[in-house]
Amino acid sequence: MQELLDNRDMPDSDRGAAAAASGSAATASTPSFSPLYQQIKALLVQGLQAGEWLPGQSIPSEIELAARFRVSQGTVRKAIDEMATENMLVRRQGKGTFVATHAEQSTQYRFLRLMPDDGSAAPLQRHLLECRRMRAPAEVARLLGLKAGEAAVQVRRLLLAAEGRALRPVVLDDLWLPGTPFKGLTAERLQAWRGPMYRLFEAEFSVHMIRAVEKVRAVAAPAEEAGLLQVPVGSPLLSVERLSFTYGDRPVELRRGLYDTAAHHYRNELS
Amino acid sequence: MQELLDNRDMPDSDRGAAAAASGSAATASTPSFSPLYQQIKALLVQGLQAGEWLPGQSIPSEIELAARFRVSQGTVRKAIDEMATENMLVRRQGKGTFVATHAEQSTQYRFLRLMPDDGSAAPLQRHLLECRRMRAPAEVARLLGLKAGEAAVQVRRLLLAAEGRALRPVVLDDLWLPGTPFKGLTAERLQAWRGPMYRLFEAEFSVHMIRAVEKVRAVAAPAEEAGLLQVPVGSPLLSVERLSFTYGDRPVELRRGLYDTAAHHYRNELS
DNA sequence: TAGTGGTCTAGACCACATC
DNA sequence: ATGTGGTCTAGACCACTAA
Repeated sequence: MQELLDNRDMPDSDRGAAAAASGSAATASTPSFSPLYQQIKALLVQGLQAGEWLPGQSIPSEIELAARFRVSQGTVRKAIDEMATENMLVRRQGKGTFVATHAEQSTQYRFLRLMPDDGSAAPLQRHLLECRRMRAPAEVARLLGLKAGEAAVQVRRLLLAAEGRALRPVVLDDLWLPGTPFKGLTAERLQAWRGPMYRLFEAEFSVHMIRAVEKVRAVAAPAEEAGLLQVPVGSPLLSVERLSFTYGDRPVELRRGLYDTAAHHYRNELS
Repeated sequence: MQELLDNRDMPDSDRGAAAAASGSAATASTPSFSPLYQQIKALLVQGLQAGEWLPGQSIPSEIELAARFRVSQGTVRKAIDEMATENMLVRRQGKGTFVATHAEQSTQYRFLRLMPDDGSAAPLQRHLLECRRMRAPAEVARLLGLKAGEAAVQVRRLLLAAEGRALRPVVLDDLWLPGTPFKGLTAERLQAWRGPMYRLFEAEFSVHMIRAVEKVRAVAAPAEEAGLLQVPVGSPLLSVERLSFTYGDRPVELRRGLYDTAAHHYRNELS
């Protein structure tokens, strides 16, 4: 365990030996104030990052964590609360607090905002087109924080919706993943996997996506992509460029999707 | 002030006379448990809805609210916390808690997700094309919860970005507003207004948007719209259909935007 | 019955803004 | 100096789950 900074004048203190490190008597120049619960949160994030608790598993109870960190339960609570609202942890009353995973039905489509125009919830079929290791193109390397020419894995796949008894392609996804963490990712592995792709990344490669940023535009379908999506060349398609991040805000996936929005739409909640 | 439900066995109770209304001894069949802080929150929302505190103004201090509702400060705190994360209130340490408004620079573009591809933050110019009262079309009436044929206000406008020393149209917005709350909305009023449109709605019509849902698609530019946006007919455009809500989750605006995403993109954060 | 998270309280003290 | 929100504590009790 690590020392916690104590920002107080320590009337009762025996909380570690970090007394003079920060707070009103701090020697540092500028911010130098971090609430205890933020420090606890940082430690918990470190634990997640280090794999101390794996997705789906429960973390120690609030009381146990409070004892471990020598703080009150309420302080641990506030740290966990924030992590829960950020979807890193999931609280379950009576059972415990669990590391979030992409396995659950509820979070199945947390990152896929495409919805059928009618409310139908039919899941999309996957069809893998390609999976190969390559040197990351300059732009990809830049966005993923790789050195020029470093290894990357490229994946291309289709998502298809049931239409009557036929299947219509709706999404064409191109993914780039950093080669190092995704060493053993092969077409076979992807092909065999049943379940969300991000769940595979968690289970097999210890990469947990917790956040992403998307840039959405309207584009005209290029010839090759139009063919794959079975739409006329030049049709309007939604281009969705996604950069996904793991715990340390490290980018670990670049994805470019082309969505056919004839019978689907990209749904977004503003607040 | 209103009575609060007490879900406890009331060891100390003199908190109103609502003792038997709910809780473990409830006669109601199903949910029948609502934490105190949720009740407080509901009361505060009612206050906002009733205009007891106007956007930009401060609400009473936590201590004062705690006294008024006869609960502890911590309980009020939790209610306010939730409303703050939902962007209904804004907390300012040392100053107070304020009703959120669309006036502030920070929330200027809370609902407009369109960003220039380069980071430039040049604000968009507005150009009003139309503002007229009419009978709401069936589809509009349905979405806004109006009776068939009820009055509505339609607004059409362009947003233009500076490009060199020229202006390029980037957004074509079509809005429908319910006629009743927006009684006095005219082209002149809109024309004269400096500032965000939602700020006008707050200030002049007491309509505060707090939430919205958007459906985004790629479409081919129709002739008329292509002309207004100065793009070739059939160009891919982003179609953004937005339904905005006020306090009681009442829909009060339907907006259909066409975005030219040649030099801009729709930005979205996933978590 | 025991253990977990969820609610609520009361009180102390800190950080920030204002007078 | 005062008042506001922000942090932290300690303890009681409630709601839910599982053995």
